[in-house]
Amino acid sequence: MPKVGMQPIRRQQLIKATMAAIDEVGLAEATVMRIARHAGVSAGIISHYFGGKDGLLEATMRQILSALGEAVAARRRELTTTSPRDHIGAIIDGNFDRSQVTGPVAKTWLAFWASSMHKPELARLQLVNDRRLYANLCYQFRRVMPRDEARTCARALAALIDGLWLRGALTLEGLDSDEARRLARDYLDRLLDTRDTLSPS
Amino acid sequence: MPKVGMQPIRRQQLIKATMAAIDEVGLAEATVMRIARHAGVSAGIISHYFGGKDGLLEATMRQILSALGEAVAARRRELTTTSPRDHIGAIIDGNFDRSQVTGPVAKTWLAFWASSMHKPELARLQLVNDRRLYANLCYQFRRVMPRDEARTCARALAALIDGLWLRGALTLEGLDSDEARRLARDYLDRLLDTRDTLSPS
DNA sequence: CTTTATTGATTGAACGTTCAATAAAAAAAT
DNA sequence: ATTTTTTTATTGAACGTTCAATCAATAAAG
Repeated sequence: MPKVGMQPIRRQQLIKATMAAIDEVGLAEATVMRIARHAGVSAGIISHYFGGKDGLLEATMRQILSALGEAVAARRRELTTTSPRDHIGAIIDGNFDRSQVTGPVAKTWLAFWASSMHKPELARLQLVNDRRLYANLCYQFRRVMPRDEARTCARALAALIDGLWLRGALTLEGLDSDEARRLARDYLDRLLDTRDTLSPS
Repeated sequence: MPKVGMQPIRRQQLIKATMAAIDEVGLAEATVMRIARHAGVSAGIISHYFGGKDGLLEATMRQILSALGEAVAARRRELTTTSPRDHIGAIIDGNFDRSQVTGPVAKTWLAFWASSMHKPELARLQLVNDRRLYANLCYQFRRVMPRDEARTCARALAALIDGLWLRGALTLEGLDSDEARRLARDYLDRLLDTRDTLSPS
């Protein structure tokens, strides 16, 4: 089997196997042997291509987050308007993109999120992603309301999106992405109604 | 030291130490030795009082969830009205009760939530708690809107509450429970405005 | 013949649990 | 009031298991 140019193939194979293993038994019991078995290779190969288990986990999280960012960016590129409502809607849709909310990805995402509380490297990746979402939302809200109110709306909508993800990852049936999108967009509509309830105290 | 009646004291001591350890290094590295050291006792005592590490973790989660339920129940008992808005408001306030959102408790809660994806016993506890919150919200919404719409509102508000918890557990400063309450109550106000956007498709 | 890819047995560290030993308190006996 | 016995609480070393990482050996491709 040994051919040249295996590196990108094996890396992708192992990242996919990592998500499958975490989906199956959770991060705590996703051992290198189990991951390697999922990929049909030996355990030693993980250290060879990722320097160790931590390297593989970090690469997996990085892939999930970058795919998430790309899903959002793609939807926004397709927009023809500059309306804040449409842009925020695209951000919502991107966050509930089909490829992001399937069982393995969602469960791995939640596992990493919990793990990032105590692993600095994962926390860094998570923070970058979080800041991007918040900044995007904030910028769009800012166009139709005062600064402080925009910030509050951005935090609220981001929390709802995360909450829907969280619940989707836990329920056995997985996330109903259509309903999640509907709920988030309805919340957006209500936030854009000028009612000024959320003006800062 | 050996006195009679140590059981309830040690159990409480060890549960508190468990949260402290998880807050400090995360669930993955909260070993029995570290937990025991936090409580100032030896490692063997954990198996003696809880049958093993799993028993201690389960007891810890059970305590967090029952305290959460009691915080909600207490707020509702204090109500003088039967207005749905007030009752749901009390549910929100109870969920962001001071004693629930302090660092150690919130981090432990999130760690268990993630862990419950693959530990049936923890999943059972989490499901009971989740069902209670959902049923309570649903019942109150039901009094002012049609059934399907009430269910949708209950899911949405529950997701926002969870999302605020999730973000609170991650941010270094911990959860700003006042702002969380404000956001959730504002969302409630908007949901109770009859706009019918959320009628089922 | 050299390079690249891969294996799998081995190693050492870390973990949860067990259990014989110990010590203090409570109860019983003197 | 003492002393002895029983009960309860606790320790910490030992044990077996599991894991990630290593590395010499192997095999195919260039």
